[in-house]
This record gives sequence, C-alpha cells and structure tokens, in this order.
Amino acid sequence: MTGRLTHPTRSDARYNREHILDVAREVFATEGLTAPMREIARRAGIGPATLYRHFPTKELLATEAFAAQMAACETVVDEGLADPDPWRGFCSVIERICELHARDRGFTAAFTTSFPHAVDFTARRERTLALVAKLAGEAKKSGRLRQDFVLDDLVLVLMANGGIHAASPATRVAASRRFAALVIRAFEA
Amino acid sequence: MTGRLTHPTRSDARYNREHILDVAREVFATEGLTAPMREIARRAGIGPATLYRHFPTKELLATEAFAAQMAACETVVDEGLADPDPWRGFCSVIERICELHARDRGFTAAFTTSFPHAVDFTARRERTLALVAKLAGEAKKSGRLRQDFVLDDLVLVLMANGGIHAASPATRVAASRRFAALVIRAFEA
DNA sequence: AGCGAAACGGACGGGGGCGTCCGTTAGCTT
DNA sequence: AAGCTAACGGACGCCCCCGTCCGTTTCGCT
Repeated sequence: MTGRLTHPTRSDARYNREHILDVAREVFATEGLTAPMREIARRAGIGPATLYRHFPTKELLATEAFAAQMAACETVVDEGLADPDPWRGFCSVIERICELHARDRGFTAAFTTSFPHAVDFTARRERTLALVAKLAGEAKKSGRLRQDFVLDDLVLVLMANGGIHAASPATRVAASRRFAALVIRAFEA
Repeated sequence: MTGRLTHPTRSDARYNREHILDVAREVFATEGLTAPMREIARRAGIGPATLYRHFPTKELLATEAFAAQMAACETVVDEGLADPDPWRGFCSVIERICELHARDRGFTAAFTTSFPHAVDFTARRERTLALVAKLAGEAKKSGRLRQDFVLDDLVLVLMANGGIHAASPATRVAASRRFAALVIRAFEA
C-alpha cells in the first residue's frame, strides 16, 4: 500500500517527495516540531495540497524526516557497544545522543513524544533503548557505572536535555555538552 | 500610576483582581504559560475584556501570579543560607527549587523565559541567583561541593529540569526528585 | 504529437486565539 | 433613593493554522 506513496511514478512527484523531506528536516531542526506544515510547503516552493498529498499527517512526515536521525542514534549505540571499554562506550552514547538532540529541536520532540500513529518509530526507539540497557549492564560489570543505574535514568536525562533551550544552536550544543559531562559524573561509580 | 490598578476602588473590581490571580496561578500551573487568556477568563467566570482590563498583557498577569512562587524561591534560598552546613543547604536548594518547578509548569517557563517587560521579575531572579552563588561559595569552602562548580551549572540544571514533562503532576514531581538527586551526585566533590 | 492520468496549487471553510469596542450593569456617593 | 461613573462582558474583526476540494498543468506513454 505504501509502495505507491514511497515510489511515485512521475519524476516531479519523486523529486518533490525528497525535496519536502529535506526541507522538513531543516525546518523541524530549527523551528521544532510545532512548525506549521505551511511553512514547510512555502520553503519547498509547493502548495499545501501537494505537501498533504505526500504526507497526509505531520506524524508521517516527521517519522520519515527523522528516519536518518533515528538511524544515527542506532549507529551511536552500536558503536558504543562495539567499544572494548563498556564504560567509555556508555559515555560516548550519552554525549553523542545529547548532542544529536541539541542540534535538532524537532528530533527531541519526536523522540520524546510518542505519536499514536508512528508505530514503527516508537518500536525502533524501544529497540535502541534495549541495546543501551545491554551496554549499561556491561558497564556495570566493569565497575565504572553505578550499580543503581536504571534505564529510566537515561530517559530522564534525555527529557531533561530537551529542556535546554537557547537562542543559538551553537549555545545549545555547548550547554548540552556541559550537561552530558554533568550526568556522566553522576553516573560514575 | 499602578496604584489605580493595584487598588481598584470598587469592591467587585477588587474581588475580580484577586480571583483572576488565583485562577491564573492554577491554570498556569497545570497548563503552562501557553494557556490562552480566554481559558483563565472562562474559569474565573468573567469576560475577556475584564481580564484584559486588569492585566493588559499576559506578561503582567504572569508576573503578578508568580510573585508568590518567586517569594517561595527566595525563602528556599534564604533557608539554605541559614543552614549551618552549607553543603546540606545547597542540596536542599536544588531539591526544593526543582520540586517547585515540577509542581508548576508555568513557573518554570516564567523563570526561564525573560519577559522583555517584566523587569522586576528578572531582577528578583538575578538577586536570588546571587544568593545561591554565595551559598555555593560556602559549600565549596566546606569541601563538599566541587571546586569547578559554576553558577551557570545551576541555571543549566533548572532549564533541564523544565524539560521533564510527564502526564501527571505526581509523576513529574517524582521524576524531578530523581533528577535532583542525580545532579547533586554530580556536584559532590 | 496527442492523449489520459497523475500531480500540482490556489482557494475555501472551519476552528481557535488575540485584543478591543461599546452598550449594559451595578457599586459608590450625596 | 437617585444619579454618576467605574466596571463588566458579549460580540466583533483580525490573524494564523489546519485539512480539503477542484480546476489546471505537466509528465509519460503510445
């Protein structure tokens, strides 16, 4: 069913679809998920109807737009797991995911908010969190991570990281970095 | 000039003013600062015009409504300073302020956001922060607080604490408590 | 080249919030 | 108790966003 939507036959439709996603990524990153659909349409140089035809709901658009970010999250966790030193891997996961969220306002919202209809997105999130849990287990065994760490602590940290608002993205990333360093100190045994 | 506004001559006006403030506190606490002015008027059982007559801008209303919360913040800091153990005082400030913010969605926003026109509000905030700085200095001298703590770390924590969203206020307060414990561990030498 | 279908986008109606006007109500004064 | 005036609130116009309809354009196939 989605085959028709994901692979339009006509070239202009195919181009528009990708172009919309590019613009949506940029707009969501700077303005957040609350950005109007119209704004995305405007910047993409298309009419609202075209936007809605490609992505009937904002949830669908966001899910597709953040697929790359989600993949980046998974990569970060995978690389953390691959690190021979589990504590170092654990720290890198916190640092890099915090930075990912700081760079992209919308992604934080998309990650935290669970859209009712974006089922596969929450599924991927849960799967990734499960991998983090595994990494945390190894880090605990190595003795560097506090034994009383629970996965909810990480969720808490991500939510809190989302609360770091700042005028410029640069400041936000810097603040987020400091924040990551802070919580890592808190998690260290 | 504000004398007329703060002390209306007619009894119904005087009552309405206080009633609006009560309702605004409740609405801001549960719905956040983004709550429509209309909602406050509705719950107060008055027309929008009456609300706007008493408080021409949302900033003015919020500033007045959160005066009590602001005072509570100051009390918390004062009591922290009064504690003979500066580290314990410092911890109590973090815990209690985080809880204050968790209980009141709007206050977080009002505290973090600097309204362009609510001059005296930011002034009180700065004054309070200065007191916290003093407390932090003593806590450092006692050796329990890390030497590299800076006041910006606390601001960062408050912003991050504001990012902790949750369905029920109870959950939010609980999460905020865990968060406070987390950052205290990070701040301990 | 010409046709059919797919894709486009201007325009519409609906909903909600905002701030204000002005006719009405009701408190205070003498 | 009667009038003056402050205070009230329903209703208005404005703007922004949403999602959709439908007439027009353009692509791709033959």
